[in-house]
Amino acid sequence: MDKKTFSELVYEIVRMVPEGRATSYGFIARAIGFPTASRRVGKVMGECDLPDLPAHRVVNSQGILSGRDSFGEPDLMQKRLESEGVEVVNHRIKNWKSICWNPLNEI
DNA sequence: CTCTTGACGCAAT
DNA sequence: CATTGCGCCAAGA
Repeated sequence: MDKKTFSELVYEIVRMVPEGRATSYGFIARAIGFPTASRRVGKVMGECDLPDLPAHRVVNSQGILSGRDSFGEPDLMQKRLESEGVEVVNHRIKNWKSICWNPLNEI
């Protein structure tokens, strides 16, 4: 009965990301028990339409806004991040090393 | 079944 | 940081 779909597990982690922070597909994949499924995470995000899902806090391992193109508006993702206090330059999070949030460290 | 593609990751250069 | 090559897994043609 506790059979959650891959997508649900992904959403669960994404919703845990605090403001002013961001996490990567790889971190999420490991957090839900699929250490090598980073690619699937990305595919799920591309399909997600949930308005309450802070997808803008999900980037790749380098802190690059790889999904900015799927937000409908070109720089909506960057706008949202900057709105939370995250500095973004050229589709990349500045100081990513300090901004990245590791769910495995919090759970 | 094979081939391609995808909001990816990582090591080497 | 940019590029290249390889790995990984699922869905569609």
